[in-house]
Amino acid sequence: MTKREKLEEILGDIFSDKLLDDLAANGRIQKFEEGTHIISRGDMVEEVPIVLSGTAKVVRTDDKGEEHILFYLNPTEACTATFSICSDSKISEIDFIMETDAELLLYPVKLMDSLTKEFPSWRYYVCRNYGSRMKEFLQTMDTIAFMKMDERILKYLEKASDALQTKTINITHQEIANDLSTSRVVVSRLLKQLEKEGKIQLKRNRIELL
DNA sequence: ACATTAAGTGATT
DNA sequence: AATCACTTAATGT
Repeated sequence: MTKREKLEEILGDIFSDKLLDDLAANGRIQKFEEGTHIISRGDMVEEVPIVLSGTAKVVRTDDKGEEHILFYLNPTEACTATFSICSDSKISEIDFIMETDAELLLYPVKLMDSLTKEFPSWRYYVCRNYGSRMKEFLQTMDTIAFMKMDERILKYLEKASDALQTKTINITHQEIANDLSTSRVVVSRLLKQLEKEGKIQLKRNRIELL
């Protein structure tokens, strides 16, 4: 199978013929093994990867070397973060790692500008990628903004302790759940956690702050 | 001893 | 985080 045919098969639905010609002429297809670092943070990025088969992951590595997965990329998808590179820095902010053995289409960053100018289907593709990535980010934003129940519970307890001038609060998990408009199960779990962290002590119908 | 209610857990979405 | 389904523990009668 030629390079052009392969691209046609995978990307034919979303890219125009002329765009496929360009990608086949200027890009290269390469197989990678699971675990390969295609791009690491701080690397100069010369080529933007588009996933043709298998799965890649985009991760951010924190100061302790812990990987935080930003998102996975399936066939036909490309990393939005690398699109922004064509306009500015060229220095990668993220790590791009193969999750499975897979093939990538690597396209020179230098030529990306002309793709944007010449091919409507490429513009559409980029927008769509941005859109779907944005959706994911909004979701994670939501969970970060609204779901810090553990902190809310702790504050709730401190407030109650303050009001009653005692470290022993007589209350059921259910009542806390009602006040914070969540479920009892969640409260129980988080309280258990706080207990393990040594911040409180749990009894029946009673919680003691330490 | 038995029923009732509070709390804990695992699995799933 | 929420929900479900189920278990376990504490309490009252």
